[in-house]
Amino acid sequence: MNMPETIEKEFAPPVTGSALTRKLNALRLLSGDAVEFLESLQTRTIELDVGKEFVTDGEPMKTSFILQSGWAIRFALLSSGRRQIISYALPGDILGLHADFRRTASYSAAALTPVRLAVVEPKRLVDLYRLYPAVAAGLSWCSAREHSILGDQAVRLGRLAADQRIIHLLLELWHRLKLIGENDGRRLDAPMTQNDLADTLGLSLVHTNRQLAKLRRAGHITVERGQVRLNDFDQLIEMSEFNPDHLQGFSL
Amino acid sequence: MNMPETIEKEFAPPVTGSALTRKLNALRLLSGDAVEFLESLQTRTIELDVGKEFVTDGEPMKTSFILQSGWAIRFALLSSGRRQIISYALPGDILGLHADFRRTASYSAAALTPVRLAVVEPKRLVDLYRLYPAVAAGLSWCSAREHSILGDQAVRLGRLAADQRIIHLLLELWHRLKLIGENDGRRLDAPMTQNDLADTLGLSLVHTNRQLAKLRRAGHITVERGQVRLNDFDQLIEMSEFNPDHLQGFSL
DNA sequence: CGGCCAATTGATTAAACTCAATCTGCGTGG
DNA sequence: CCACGCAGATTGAGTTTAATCAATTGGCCG
Repeated sequence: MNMPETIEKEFAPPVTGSALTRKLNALRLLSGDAVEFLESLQTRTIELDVGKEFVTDGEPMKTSFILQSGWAIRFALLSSGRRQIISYALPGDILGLHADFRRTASYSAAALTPVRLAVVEPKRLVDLYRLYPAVAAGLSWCSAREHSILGDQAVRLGRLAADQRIIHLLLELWHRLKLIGENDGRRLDAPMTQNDLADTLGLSLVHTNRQLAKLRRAGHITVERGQVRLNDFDQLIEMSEFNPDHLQGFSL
Repeated sequence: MNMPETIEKEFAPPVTGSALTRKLNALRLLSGDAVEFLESLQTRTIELDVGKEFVTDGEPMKTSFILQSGWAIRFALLSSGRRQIISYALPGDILGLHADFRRTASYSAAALTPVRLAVVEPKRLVDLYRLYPAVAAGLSWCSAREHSILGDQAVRLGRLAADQRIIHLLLELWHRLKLIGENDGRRLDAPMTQNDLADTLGLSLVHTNRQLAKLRRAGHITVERGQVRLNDFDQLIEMSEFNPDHLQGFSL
């Protein structure tokens, strides 16, 4: 039932540079030059308070963003007033990688916690593709990974029960945070409210609350001050049908 | 209640070349050279019968595929035996655009109808990015579009009622088929079974059947020999909260 | 004529939603 | 220091949507 506490040491990534650099470094393919260019891309930054919307569905998207710290959400608002959170953006994630090829945004994005964003000219990302093939490979990998995260979100919403959805999402976040060195053993930050969680998992607030309570009572998770502790990894992975491979797997 | 029958003529794309060429041509950014290279990529083709799986979750993905004709599905199988169809691939769609950067596939793919697939070395796609910036832009646009399709799928599954999900999906498919010149006025091919539809929309087969019957009785859609006719576009768009902009919007 | 796959229908159960309070922790102004 | 207000969490009760179980029907092909 207990996992060794050393699990987080196996792949511990380096702790220098921006979150994006840390993430790509974890793939072990960045040259010194590339790191330098990657950092130089991120000189213009802005800070946003909780709740601030920085991408709006239907509006032109003039720049791309690299999330340096804090969490953001990508979401859609329906005319009925309902909201669907499509995915979470964590430090090191890029929003609008292909911004310059779209006329308007197809989703909205907002700060879930206070965030620091690097504001990037989409043109410079194209340069990056041309100048640093290794980094281009890294960005392609990010793209493929995001694709796979969205696929998993569809599975959660379409074919998992409420309690499975919660666990499955927590496991995804744990693995993603681990890659950037922001998890803490079997504990992870969970800055979203239960309302956010409900809007992510396609559930009502009340039902989310009850299923969370059930998971806590069953000892599967422990919730404490904005953090969640995953108490029995293997069992949680099995019961939620989570597949860690979807978030890993980089080759050359 | 009736729409003008001329709706499909407004953006009618050219009808020459492979489906992918037709799709990118609709964006009006391909040079003659680029078209030639794009076609030369697609010389090695294979044909698959209905049901044949050509990508398997967890297996290495050695090549990319360009769908030339027929429909395919990307899906996940759960250990409980349930299936979630993540998205449909239509002619001109690329599967595994970033295949060479992932260790293994994060989904399975299979032929929904008989299909013809071009088998492409991922390396050649990278060449394409380097040699033909205009095509690279086209592929980036495809990538962004697919991202937006997956976002819409999350909205469908998470926050729409069963009847809305059905309509929303049909509208998506109609718009996507239109871009490659494979729709027919307000009618579209719908080669999937009700079981496939259920697995796409996160519903049970029985419930899908009943909601379809309801939509037919209400006169919203007409189903005839593998085709669906959308009887009142504007009303369908409104009732399903569908946003056509998510599938359009290309800017240089 | 079977056999099979897909579609349909009936009956019952279960998961999840809605409505409506209430509770709790926390920060702020008096 | 305390009352107040507020956001987030929790609980109760009743309702609805959708799932499950179980046949049955319709069309097509060998």
